[in-house]
Amino acid sequence: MYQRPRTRVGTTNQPTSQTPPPRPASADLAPAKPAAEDEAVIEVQGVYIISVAARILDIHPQTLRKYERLGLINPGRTIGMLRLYSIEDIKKVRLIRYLSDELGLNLAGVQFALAAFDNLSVIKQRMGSRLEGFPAAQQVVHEEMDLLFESLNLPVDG
Amino acid sequence: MYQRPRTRVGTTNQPTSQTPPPRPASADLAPAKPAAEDEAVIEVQGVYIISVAARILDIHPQTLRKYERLGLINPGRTIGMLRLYSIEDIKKVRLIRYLSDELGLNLAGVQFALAAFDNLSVIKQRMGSRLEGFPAAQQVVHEEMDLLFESLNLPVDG
DNA sequence: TTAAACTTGACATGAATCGTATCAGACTCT
DNA sequence: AGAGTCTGATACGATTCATGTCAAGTTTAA
Repeated sequence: MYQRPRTRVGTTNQPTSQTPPPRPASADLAPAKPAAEDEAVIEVQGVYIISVAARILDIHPQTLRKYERLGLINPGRTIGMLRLYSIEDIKKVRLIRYLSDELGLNLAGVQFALAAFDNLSVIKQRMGSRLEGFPAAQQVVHEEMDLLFESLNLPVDG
Repeated sequence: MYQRPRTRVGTTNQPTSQTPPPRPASADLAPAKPAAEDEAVIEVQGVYIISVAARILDIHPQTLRKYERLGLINPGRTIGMLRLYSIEDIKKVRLIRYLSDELGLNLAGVQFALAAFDNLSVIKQRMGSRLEGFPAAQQVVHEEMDLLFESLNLPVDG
């Protein structure tokens, strides 16, 4: 059905949805978890089972399972072990797809990049803490680290 | 002759530190530069034509040409356009092979990683400069950035 | 309970990637 | 002169990846 093209090293292309069947906009995005209605209705909104998440992301459910097997994502589970994809999970998959589709990384590269982002965030935070007494230094670090993140050309809201 | 195995995503293995010669510590990812004469005992010895470089690295000459075509390396040239691989070039290829062989990145991933390392080095240096008046802050940044590099699990003297 | 729809892991498939290999014809260097 | 290198094109075998398919188990609605 939808075989994604593998982009070459130098190529750039717009994300044209070459998928023939146009998805109905948002009517079918029913949350999978009926959840306890009596619970405080605290933002449990974004939790989807795999079929719904796959439709939202326009990728095959098997692809999501493969990502999980590789440790790229870690969706929650129902009591019955059904995968539950949160908004954060969806976002992460979108980042994975960006790295894969637009930059052409393979999954090992995606793994490497995700780990690097994580480490970068941690180190940035730790530098901030350790420079508690030096606002000027904090500012410098903040600026430069933001520059670094920008240089990675990540899509909005990785 | 030598078909390298492509490693899977999850594999881990120790980097083989086979760097023979002691080198000036500035082993960043800078492009190969003809050695300045003022340095002590200039090792101009480290300039090889492609066949020699390929033998040193134990890879096919075509692979080196392909890396160059992709912008991963940028060896010098003789007046007659023959490729000349410096020690720095050799090291860079070793890093590329590490990322490719051990971590399983494809060449797009290698490209991404090399660019990230470059940016990281630049930002680290700039933070150091901008914190000139704050030795304590410099120390913090130095430590944390080194930690970050370590977290990338690069082979010694990438 | 029953049946439809779903999820699961395992395996198969087709296109793309990568390192390597080979070729021809022109050029470089010792 | 002759060995080696250059460009470029093409091809190969192994591998990767997204997708597709299957049987068996689970969830859900009537």
